[in-house]
Amino acid sequence: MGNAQAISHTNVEISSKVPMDELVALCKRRGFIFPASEIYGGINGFWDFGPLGVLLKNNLRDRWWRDMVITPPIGPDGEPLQIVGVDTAIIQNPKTWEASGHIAGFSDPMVDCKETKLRYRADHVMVLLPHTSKMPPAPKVPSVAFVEGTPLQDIEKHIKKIAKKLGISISLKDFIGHQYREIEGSELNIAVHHDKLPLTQINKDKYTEIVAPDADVPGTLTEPRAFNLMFETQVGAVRDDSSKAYLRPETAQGIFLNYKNVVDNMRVRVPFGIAQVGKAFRNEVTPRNFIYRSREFEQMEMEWFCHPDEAKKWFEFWTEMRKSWWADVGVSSSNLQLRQHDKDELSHYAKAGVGTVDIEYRFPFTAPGFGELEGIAHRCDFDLTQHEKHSTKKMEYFDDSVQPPRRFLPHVIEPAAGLTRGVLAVLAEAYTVDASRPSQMYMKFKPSMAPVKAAILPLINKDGLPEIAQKLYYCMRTKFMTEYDAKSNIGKRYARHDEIGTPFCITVDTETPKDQAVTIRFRDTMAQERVALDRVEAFVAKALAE
RNA sequence: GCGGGUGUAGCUCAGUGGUAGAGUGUCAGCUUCCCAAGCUGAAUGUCGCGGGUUCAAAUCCCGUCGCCCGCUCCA
Repeated sequence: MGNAQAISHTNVEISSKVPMDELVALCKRRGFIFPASEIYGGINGFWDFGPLGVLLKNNLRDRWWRDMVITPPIGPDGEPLQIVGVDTAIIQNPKTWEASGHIAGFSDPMVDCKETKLRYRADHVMVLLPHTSKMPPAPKVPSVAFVEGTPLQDIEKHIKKIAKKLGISISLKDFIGHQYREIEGSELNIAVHHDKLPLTQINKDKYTEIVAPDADVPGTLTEPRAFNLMFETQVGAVRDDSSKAYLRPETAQGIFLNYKNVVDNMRVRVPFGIAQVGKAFRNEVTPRNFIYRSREFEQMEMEWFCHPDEAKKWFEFWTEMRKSWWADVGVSSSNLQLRQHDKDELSHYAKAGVGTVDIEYRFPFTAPGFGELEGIAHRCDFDLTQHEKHSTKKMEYFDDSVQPPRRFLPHVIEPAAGLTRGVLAVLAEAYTVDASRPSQMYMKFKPSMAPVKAAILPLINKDGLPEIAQKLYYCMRTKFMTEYDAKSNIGKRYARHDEIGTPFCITVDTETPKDQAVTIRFRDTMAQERVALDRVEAFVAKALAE
């Protein structure tokens, strides 16, 4: 992530930083998000959405579904795009994950260093073997490990440190073959250097001769241990290898599995999209940062199938479209950036394509940096090719709309957004400090995203006010998520609705029986406006449409 | 997996060997009120869990578990 290049980055002053622990506390106190199974002490990496959280999440999800499937965007040629939805099983035939590459690629071997307590991904650790001419008969020269990408100067320093510690005379050139002594640039190149080996290719009984990347003495690395990031389960009552199945680590494969069904039955023509919202599961090594990295999370993914020659055009189209969508749901563009993936960072399916770009948000815990919110990847024809190979079912598309007609395997542009992360971004974005209020803060949701749109509040709980307020409530609740609240004094009720981000508090006061009007109190300004009872619904509807 | 922190009322926390506390919130009633007003009353705890020391443990010791932070990882 570090050396990647931001291709669009509006640098603004970081607005008063959202205190993450207070946001988490608010989410619990006001019923947005609870730790999962909390009465049993919780379970790391899982969260439950409370009454307000599910409203917020559904608002975001429904908006995505509407903008993708119900009214997809107008395409570059002025015609509406064609996107259909699916909702596929979380558990699929396990061959799915062999074909997708997840079984092979989703488990990373890790090694620990007993001296420094650091942990490394084994396939990222490179080992410099001593140059053979220096070896016999003595002294004993260890192998030197480093993390791939470490600058040459740092490796040199490390070797000097080891030499001092072990009391031997060695330098970098003792590890480098004759023909490569003159190195261009600052990094060793594995492709041309035979003395550098990945740790994974070195026999485990040789580990005693290796000095770990940050260690002083050899022999401190443990054996690599596999971390499988896919959750396993069994299908059927009998537990054996043949019943093993997996919880999906991404929703995308459910779409690829149904690509043929959709093409054959739904009268769609390339280019078209298939969209899906659903849960996905990854056994993360370290769930962190509230709901940002959890083990069970929700994705909103759309696979856009197009002709290979048009992949670049559509990649750019969807990148722009998706970035502006986040701004539309209230995520400030000054906290968004696009980040192009480096070549060595690309996923296995995207290596050959036009690339991958992340839409990143400045989360409170990443600030001033950014964290991924959505990824737009050119998956090429990787997935369809793989499923064609593993299932032996033809996935080719026959296009007779051009002359001469052609057969091809469509390429895929995938905008894959995190719904759970989106909720967090919307929450963080909404959290607004305001010392002048009793609540000290308020949630500045865009009205269309707010869990509760309007609160109907009789100023006092008698003198005919509740009757008028309830009548209004019964009308409003059929149109919007509305709350009726007659308890405690008006200030406390305003304060609570500031905390849950209700944009409009509608108060029935002692004047109402006389003038048939109420006051609408605006969350963001605390200003009040007198509105006739029969105009309240239209007033709120208009505000929500913006 | 390693290192650090932490665990007492819904929430924030006090309580270092001697009867389990405060503030706040919640609920009920009064007050009738436009920004957490006031008054009265009520409910809420195996002090994370298990063991040990002691006449006596929230408190000391041992173990264990959960959560948080850092590192590794993060399609």
